[in-house]
Amino acid sequence: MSTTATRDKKTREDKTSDDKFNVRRAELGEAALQTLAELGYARTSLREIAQNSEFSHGVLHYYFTDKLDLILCSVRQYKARCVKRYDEVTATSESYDELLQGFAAALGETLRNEASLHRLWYDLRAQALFEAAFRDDVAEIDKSLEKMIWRVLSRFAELTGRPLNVPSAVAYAMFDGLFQQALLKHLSGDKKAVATMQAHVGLVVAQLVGAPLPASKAAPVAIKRSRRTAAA
Amino acid sequence: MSTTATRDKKTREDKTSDDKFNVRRAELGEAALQTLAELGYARTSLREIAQNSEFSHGVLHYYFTDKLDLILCSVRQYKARCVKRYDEVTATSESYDELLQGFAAALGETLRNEASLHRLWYDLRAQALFEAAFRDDVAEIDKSLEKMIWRVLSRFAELTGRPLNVPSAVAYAMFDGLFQQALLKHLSGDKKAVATMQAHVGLVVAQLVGAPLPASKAAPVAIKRSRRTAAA
DNA sequence: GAGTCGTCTTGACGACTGTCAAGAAAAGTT
DNA sequence: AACTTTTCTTGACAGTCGTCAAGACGACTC
Repeated sequence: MSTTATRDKKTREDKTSDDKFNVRRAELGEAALQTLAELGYARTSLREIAQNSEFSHGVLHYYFTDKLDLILCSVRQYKARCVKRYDEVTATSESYDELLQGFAAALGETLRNEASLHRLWYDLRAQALFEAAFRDDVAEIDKSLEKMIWRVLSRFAELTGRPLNVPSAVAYAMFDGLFQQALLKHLSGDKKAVATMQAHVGLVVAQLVGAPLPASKAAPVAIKRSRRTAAA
Repeated sequence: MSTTATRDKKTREDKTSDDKFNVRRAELGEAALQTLAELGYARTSLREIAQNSEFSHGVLHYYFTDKLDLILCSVRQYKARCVKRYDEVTATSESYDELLQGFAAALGETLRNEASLHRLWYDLRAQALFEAAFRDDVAEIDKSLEKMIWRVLSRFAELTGRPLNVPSAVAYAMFDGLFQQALLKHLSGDKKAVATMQAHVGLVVAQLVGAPLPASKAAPVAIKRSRRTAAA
């Protein structure tokens, strides 16, 4: 039982053939991702997914064995897309304040521009609490997010010269909790949700690696919206 | 449109009548709660709920206008039950270590004994990201959980004499993130999930109110299972 | 004992679900 | 050109869903 549907026979050149096949798989996975982000897991049907693509509903069973197969495929595409953005901020920042600026701004843009994509993440993680089939993929995504947070915090620690005094899992849980809280508020129409989250992130970072300088301990840094990604 | 189904007419004595009616509503709400905790929101149907009660599926439309009405009713019953337990620990503890013991033990028992009830909470909160109808109730539960955490932390601060240096929302997000993380691990079969969470909770408490004494700063306290509630 | 009211069951409805099979259409091969 | 393979559409299937209406049942009142 391969993960591809009825594709055990040929595999002709293993290149163009598999490529074409997998390209379309990814295309349909993308349509599934969009539908899931829009409606949530509970309300997403195969016909709805097909309508968000340029094909009819029957083709889904040509490229996927199952509804589960399709959804897992789209979840893996989510993973590939959701982790990236933060490392360049980590690499280019040369001071505590600059890194905090960049980190908080990136989180803010994510919240603003990709809210419906990330509510899907929390939905799927909740599904994993019930359906064992989701757990491996969810755990994998969780792990890579945890590592990303850890890289950012390590850079903070490097810049302050002070050690990190909590394990990686704890640090991730903190920011995850903050983001989740802000996402709900943001989707509920709270216009201060982003700013509040950014202030909270600043507090937690200070809590974890110590404040940058004794002088500005309790003074939160105001976060400006990134010039590049400021949205309409 | 009252929240009760076809019950605008009589209200005879407003006591025995409404009581009988609401008692049965609560009874069916309880069946819904059990079903939701077992299957999750996406897989819960009215017929399944009725099968977890002693009635047939048709009666649900006598006591509830809607599926939504029923589910919101059961969510409110969840709220009433989920918040209580921690305040007595807060009241009776007379030292930092004792409070940490009690708090962590209570969290551990909750994770062990009510895992499937609390995964429902995270499922519903995820639903609120999509469905506006859930948001008010979810926000209310969130708020009362936040207050509970705050009461516990205030007691910690009182016992150490040091101030709390994060707002209530941040503190709640931290513990919420830790519990959610532990719940997923626990349900995935990780037997160390409870102990790990308890250690993490100790770290975060120390982080938020300072360690109890300079001597035992980095030494985590081992959490014993509570004598009363240790389960079979 | 006839009638009324609150409660509950039964069975149905239209709509929707995941799945699959038959075959049309397109692409590729010889 | 004819033939094969891959790709996609159409339409159906068995099942489930939320909802509702008709009526059964018991309790209570006059």
